[in-house]
Amino acid sequence: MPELPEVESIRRNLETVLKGETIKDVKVFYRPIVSNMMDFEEKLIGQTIKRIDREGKYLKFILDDYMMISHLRMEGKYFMDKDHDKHTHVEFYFESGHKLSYHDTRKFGRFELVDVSFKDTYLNNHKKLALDPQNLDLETFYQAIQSKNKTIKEILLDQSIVGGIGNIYANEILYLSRIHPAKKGFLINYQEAQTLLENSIKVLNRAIELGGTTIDTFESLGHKGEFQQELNVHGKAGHYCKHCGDKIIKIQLKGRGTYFCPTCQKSHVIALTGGIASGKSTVSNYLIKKGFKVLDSDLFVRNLYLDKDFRLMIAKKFDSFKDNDLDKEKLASIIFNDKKNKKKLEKIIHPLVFKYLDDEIINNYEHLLFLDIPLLFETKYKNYDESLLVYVPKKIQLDRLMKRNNLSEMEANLRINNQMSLEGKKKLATYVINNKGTLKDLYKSIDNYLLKF
DNA sequence: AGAGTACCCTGCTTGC
DNA sequence: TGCAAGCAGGGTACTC
Repeated sequence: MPELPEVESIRRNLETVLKGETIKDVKVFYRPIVSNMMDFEEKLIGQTIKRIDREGKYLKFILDDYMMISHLRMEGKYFMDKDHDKHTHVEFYFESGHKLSYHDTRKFGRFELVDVSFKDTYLNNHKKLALDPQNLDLETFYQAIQSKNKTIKEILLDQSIVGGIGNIYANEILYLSRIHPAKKGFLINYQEAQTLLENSIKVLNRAIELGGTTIDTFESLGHKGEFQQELNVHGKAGHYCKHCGDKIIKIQLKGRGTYFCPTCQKSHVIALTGGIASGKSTVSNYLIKKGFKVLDSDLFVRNLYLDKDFRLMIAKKFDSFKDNDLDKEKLASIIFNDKKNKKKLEKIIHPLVFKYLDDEIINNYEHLLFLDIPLLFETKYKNYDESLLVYVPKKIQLDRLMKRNNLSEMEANLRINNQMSLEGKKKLATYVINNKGTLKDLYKSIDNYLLKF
């Protein structure tokens, strides 16, 4: 799968061999490979190759009157003076007697012919192709990253943001930059954008020096690239990270094989908690809206009770049957009036919740994973990197609860005092968001918090 | 309009 | 062993 360095190697090799050659004849054996142009062959006859340029992953054959654009996609290859075989789709015959063949096993590559006067503008205007990293200025790159609600890996692969980077180099660039591939674009700060751009240039230049990466079938006029020997993560699942010794893992990110070091390119599990009417749900909903994954422990428990076997098991343990099913009201009353029974029920439920969360965390490939656990500190769950408390002063909590649930001050106080105090939780949390202000203030605090990662 | 998805195509791998 | 199904993937074209 040729990316910028491979295409550049091909360009250099082709230019050495083809500069000054005049096309005598052209044969196209697989029509769809020439986009939308029936007189492709006849227009090319008599044209001389002045030079060969490259933009992103596109080769640009600069002729007298036309620019012939060639995109190799996955498996396009050029050969000189090679016999025709079943994967030969285009042949160019030159006045000199030499022949250039275009091979493409999967027929994904494409040719296009445009007037030579569009040579500098066509790809940008018609294919939305952005500049190569070498020519891209940091401010433009940073702004483009910031404006996207996409992962940084997708952004690096987006040819309308930066040209030439494909899957192999995206993996390598992110590894060198110590950035998790699934990190959202809007969380990338200016410093990181700079690191990414610098590493992009560094990696691509080094790969060009080595003639590209020879993986699977890449070669350029018989020359093979050497960069695969310097790959750190791509195709290295199960190998040890050269930096920290952890094992490189492979995941699928938007259908693309993604390799990274889970230690160097860190993800974070953040436990979100609060007290009654402190605003935890608002925070949780905001995070979901921003595209983050939030595991809801309460929802998991509610779903447990949808399972008949589970209900019957509980009904049996607490002798709370009604119509051959669990009597929820009776159970509630048993739990409410007897601390021992409350503990007994928790001893059943909590391990199930913990197991659910643990399993999800093990299989987590998000950059940030949030756990919504109202009783985080009470249950003493520990499998997270950081705890985030949504806090409000007691007076505001009381007011909000009375308003929200239409309660008297006494009722509201009863409910609040039934929980661990927010002051107590504040001492245990690694980060506290104070929700005493407006909704806008709250969102701002969350945005600010997220920039930490 | 922007995001999501099917599609192009063949060879290799996996599973029965 | 043999055959079918599944998968890989950059960019485009389509849908919602």
